[in-house]
Amino acid sequence: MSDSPTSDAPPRRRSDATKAAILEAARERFAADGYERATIRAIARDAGIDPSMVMRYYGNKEGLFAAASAFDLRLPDVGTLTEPGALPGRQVGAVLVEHFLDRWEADEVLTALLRVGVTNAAGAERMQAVFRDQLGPVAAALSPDPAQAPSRAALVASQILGMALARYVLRLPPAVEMTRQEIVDWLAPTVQRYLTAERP
Amino acid sequence: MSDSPTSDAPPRRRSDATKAAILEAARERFAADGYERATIRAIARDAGIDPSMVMRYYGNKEGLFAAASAFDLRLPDVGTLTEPGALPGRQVGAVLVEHFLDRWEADEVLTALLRVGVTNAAGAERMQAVFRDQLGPVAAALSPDPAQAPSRAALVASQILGMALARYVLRLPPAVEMTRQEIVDWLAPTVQRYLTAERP
DNA sequence: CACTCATGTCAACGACTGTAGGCCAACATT
DNA sequence: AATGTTGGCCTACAGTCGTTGACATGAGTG
Repeated sequence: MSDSPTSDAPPRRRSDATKAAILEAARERFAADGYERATIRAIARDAGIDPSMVMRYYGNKEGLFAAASAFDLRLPDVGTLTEPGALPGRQVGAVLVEHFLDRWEADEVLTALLRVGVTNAAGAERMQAVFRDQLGPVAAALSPDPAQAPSRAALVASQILGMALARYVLRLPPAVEMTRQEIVDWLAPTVQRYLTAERP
Repeated sequence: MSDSPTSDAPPRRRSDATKAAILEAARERFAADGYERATIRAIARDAGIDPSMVMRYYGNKEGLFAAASAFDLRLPDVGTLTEPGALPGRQVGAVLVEHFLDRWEADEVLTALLRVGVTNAAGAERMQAVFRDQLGPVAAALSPDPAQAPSRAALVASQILGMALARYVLRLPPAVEMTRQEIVDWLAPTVQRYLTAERP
């Protein structure tokens, strides 16, 4: 080992900047065009390098997508949501809807994931995994009956994904024109009910 | 004019069967693969004819999609939904959710429309038009404030499209495993509220 | 019968795709 | 300075795509 600043952090390579540029361009293209129309050549052009570099660093197109779509929803900790006295005056539904809007508008990864997941098996699996592993625990902690947790998570996912689809992908004009606050006000009770209501 | 049974109905041509076979194969492929991966060659193979026939009858791939994705939601008449005493013991929300599930499972046109709309501009526009022109009037008739009708229609669309996305496209396991009745029971109050509630 | 036109097949073109491999320059290490 | 390694570009291949046009065949009509 020559230089390890802390523990076993990989050394900074000169190619890190290039790799990052490729990933950023890939996310933009996947988000804008979906899997098939986002060509390696176009991504390389955006990143200002040669297409063969993409192959060198990510193996093939699937590997590139896997690297570009790594994603953490960063949902608030379950404990934070359930401990008594948390969220003063706020409901879980509103917190979650706002958080999802934040995550959706922060970068283009979720849009890419959605656009790709619709026509690509790997993308669909990753979308499944994100909602199962990251939203699932929240539903499990809030659901009155633990056995219902997966269904409740799927219901929340359906409403969140549906709004994202309408607003960020299909761009239905009324969905685009609604203010952030209007969306939160309408969707929060829905999400709240899907997670916590005793019966439909 | 040689033969016009009623008014100006086009004469039955021998190629009608071929055209229909092409459209059916196109709908299947577009629904299963999306726009880019649904190739004219594959569609022609499914229909048992030569790819050039597709070009002859529909001009190009866009024309084929336009013909294959013509769609009528067949929503219940607005009058039927609003007249006093209609829907004995039923809520509008439940009727609409059931109707949407029916339409989604009846054929593959809506799935094709959704899969294509996510990556293809023409598909997105058609999806917009379907919900604007066919769901919009229902929202206008039910909304307390006519000015809110487009927003309310978009909210309903977001929940319906989201469930269709989760259940028929992404196939999130919990969404697939839910029974039809469970979905209706959970979504109906949401749709009902989006259409008729005074305030969020 | 001959003629016409709709229906269908076949072969090909040009463009674009993912991917592979060879070559070159800059750098780090000895 | 010599050497091995890393980062990068260029060219090329094999395959697929949408699309085109020439050609064959059949039915229908005079």
